Amino acid sequence: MPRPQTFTPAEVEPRWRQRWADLEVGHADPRSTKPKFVIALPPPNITGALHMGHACGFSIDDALCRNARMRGFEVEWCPGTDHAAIATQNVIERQLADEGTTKEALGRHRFRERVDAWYEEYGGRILEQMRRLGYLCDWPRLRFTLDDDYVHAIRLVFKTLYDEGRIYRGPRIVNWCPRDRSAISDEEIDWQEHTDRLYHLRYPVEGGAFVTVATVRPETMLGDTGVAVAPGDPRYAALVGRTAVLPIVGRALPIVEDGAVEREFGTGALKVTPGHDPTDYEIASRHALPIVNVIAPDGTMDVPTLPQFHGMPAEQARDAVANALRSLGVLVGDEEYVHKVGHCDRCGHVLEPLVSEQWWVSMEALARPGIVAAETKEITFHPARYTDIYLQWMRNIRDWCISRQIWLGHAIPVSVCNNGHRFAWIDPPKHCEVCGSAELTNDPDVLDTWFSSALWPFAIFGWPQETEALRAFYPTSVLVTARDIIFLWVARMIMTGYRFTGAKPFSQVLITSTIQASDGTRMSKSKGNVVDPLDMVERYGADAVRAWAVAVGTGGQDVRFDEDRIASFQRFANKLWQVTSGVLVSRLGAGADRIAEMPIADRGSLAIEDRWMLSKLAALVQDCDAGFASFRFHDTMERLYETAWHVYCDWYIEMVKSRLSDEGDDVSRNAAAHTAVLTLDVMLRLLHPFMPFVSDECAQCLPDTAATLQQREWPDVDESWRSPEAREDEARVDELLDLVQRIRALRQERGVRGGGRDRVRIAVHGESDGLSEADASRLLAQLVPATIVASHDGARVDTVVAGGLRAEVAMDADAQGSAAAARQLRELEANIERLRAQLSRSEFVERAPAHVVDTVRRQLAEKEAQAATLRAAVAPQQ
RNA sequence: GGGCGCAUAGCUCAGCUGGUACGAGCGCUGCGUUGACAUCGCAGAGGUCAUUGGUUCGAAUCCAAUUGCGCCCA
Repeated sequence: MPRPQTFTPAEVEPRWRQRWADLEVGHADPRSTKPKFVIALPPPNITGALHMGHACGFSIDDALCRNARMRGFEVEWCPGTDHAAIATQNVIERQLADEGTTKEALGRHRFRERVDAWYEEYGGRILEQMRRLGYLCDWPRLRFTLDDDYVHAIRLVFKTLYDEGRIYRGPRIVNWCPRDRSAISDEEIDWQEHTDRLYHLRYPVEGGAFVTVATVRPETMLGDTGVAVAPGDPRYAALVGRTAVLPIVGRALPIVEDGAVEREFGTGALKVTPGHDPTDYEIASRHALPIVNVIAPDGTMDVPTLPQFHGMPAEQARDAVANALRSLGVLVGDEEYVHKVGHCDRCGHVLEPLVSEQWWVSMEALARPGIVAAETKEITFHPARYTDIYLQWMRNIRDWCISRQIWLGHAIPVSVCNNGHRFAWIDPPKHCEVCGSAELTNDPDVLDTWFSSALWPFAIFGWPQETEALRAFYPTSVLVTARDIIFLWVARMIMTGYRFTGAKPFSQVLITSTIQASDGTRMSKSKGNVVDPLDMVERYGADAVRAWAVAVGTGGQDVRFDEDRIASFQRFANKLWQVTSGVLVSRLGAGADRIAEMPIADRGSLAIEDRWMLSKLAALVQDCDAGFASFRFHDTMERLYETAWHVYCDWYIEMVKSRLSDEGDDVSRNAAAHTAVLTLDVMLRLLHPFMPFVSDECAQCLPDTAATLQQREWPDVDESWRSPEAREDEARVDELLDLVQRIRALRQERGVRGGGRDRVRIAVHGESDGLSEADASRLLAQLVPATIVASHDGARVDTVVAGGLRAEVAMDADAQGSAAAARQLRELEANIERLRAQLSRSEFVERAPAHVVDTVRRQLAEKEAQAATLRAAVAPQQ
């Protein structure tokens, strides 16, 4: 059967997805006695699509899980989806608008049916996409935030906090989205820069004089209830305590001093509009100023006494009021002003701060254990600096507005009876729990989606039931997520985790990089610069996308999307496939069977290049372990790439090719085959968490494999690979390879074309122990198309040196000259010069640590010896 | 206004606890097609590590300031 020319992900991937599913690799048994490794998947929006951020986080999740499985953990990676209330409601409302109707016309019941139909149709698409990328979640345990038992958990949490008095209801200024007709929390504001005009308004003061205030929102002046100035501001000292008169309306405005006013800003005097500005609201509460609402929840002006403005959209009213003020002579100036305006995170509409009745969670006490946990490193963040960012927010925590005036979501489990008794419940009540009245009204609001997400790590395992899964899998091990939800989600999981389970929800929080568009801007649908991970999978294969995501996703730094980088990992996958199927299967003949029959070579029968390879392999295993321990996968991926491609393929396989098919020397052949196969086997296991498809596919070509690498053990380093002797061997071969590169460069420089061995003749001389001349000659012959000779009889030669090796090279070449030796000599002399200069400075020799000075001395001696060799070689020919 | 992060090869990024002035991928230049691989091989060019000062025997790496970008909080 002809071997495919290249690695073809489209053919390979479905097979492996199927096998992993058949073997139930992702399924975890809570009764297992193995140590547990658990990740709660950050639940994506059920109707959403996979984006690069998901690909990044989930690829890291899966790598951690696959690694843990190989290390012998029982691994639970519990998947699920979120109902994403506002986002989903927006979509359905848009559909209804297209159909010429509204949710109000439809009614709550039929609206919910529409939503369910929508979930039915699009729900789970993202899960399908996740399967495409090869993520091995425990799919049978899939959870959804609207599941019945999940709802039960939410109500229990709510009722508990309500009965403790930690959840309360009250009028407060909130961020109101006029489009969604709902409050949103502080964390859901998207600040965007706007260029507006800052108007100066001159209010008359009773008893003469004026005070000029600055505002970008003249329409809100209709709701002014005071004027504030900075304490001690000499410009206004005379006015404090007096009363200004609000133009158009005629309301009396007390002039007060308040520390929140910035002297330098605008005119230094602030009009206080507590109904429509959070800062003003606080000023008003400090000075007992009344609150006047002039904007309705739909964003229109609500001023019945002023029919000329009443009902007008606030934005339009801005100009109308400004014009009216101008004609009254109140508007005395304006200037351009750049500032940040809050937009709704979900729908993008400009937010309108206004005062309304909302439900709040009092956070301070809940936050305390979460603060201690971070301070004592009970919970750690990676990168570590996020600890401070988290702590700063937690220490200044503000009460959380959890009510939303939308239709979709978890209803606030509170009822009021006709006698005014209000109570929270878990199962919908028929009677008032205080007076027994049957006339009950349910609270019309729903909960912030994050309120339900906050319970995710324990609610997914059946909390409050003492389930087997909860006992086995909670607390979870690691949370991998994006930076932008540290406050929205991570902090709240920590708080509810401690409050309701008494335990932290996870031990480590890994914050992934943010993937930007290639020009450094945010990826967004509106800009049309969103990259679909599945497009990338189709173009380059899932392994390439995953390897890229992991390599780029853990530095903590934002990264610009770079498609070429993904492409490089596709080529890497192909390279792995080529070396596996090509060399080991075709060159070793019958392949697996034959390798399996080979006796394991003992160390004594290994050639120096075999020991060199194993020494490099040992270092690789250690580096991979370090990568998993520190969650720094950039280096890990790079080391795997470098070792597999440039060490194993480019050097090792080239060195042992002829030994692999040497029928005349079983010992040598077996040693090479054994080392080649062992090394590849170890590397594939190390690669598997990152590139599962190609590694599993390649591993099938090797002996001693399992149905999937997921059932193999994580590689251990054999001590003999990395002994001091092995390191010495490694260094000697490295020197030889250095020599090889110099000879190749020389050959290139002399314009030797073609592969004819007779045109280049090399005599190699070892001048140090460790690498015999025989080994050096043998390896050189493998790596350079040349004839190895014992010596040159008087022929013109070039000399190159590396470490303790010297090669004399004679060539039948077009070009003449001996630039190479001279150039190497120049390089050496420059080095020697620098090293001598360093050693000649007494401060260095006296103050630098001895080992550093020794190193420099040793280097100098070595360079000088090499230079002497080269000088001797060059001199007679000049 | 407060806080954080980033400025290293043409491009995208590494460089952890300071030690021969640094690497990778892509791109670029030259050579290479008779059995692993042209999604390839070999060789090579290319950086005064944003600027200025400081600490140090020694700084891309530590400190301070400056400039330019990005993000978070208010």
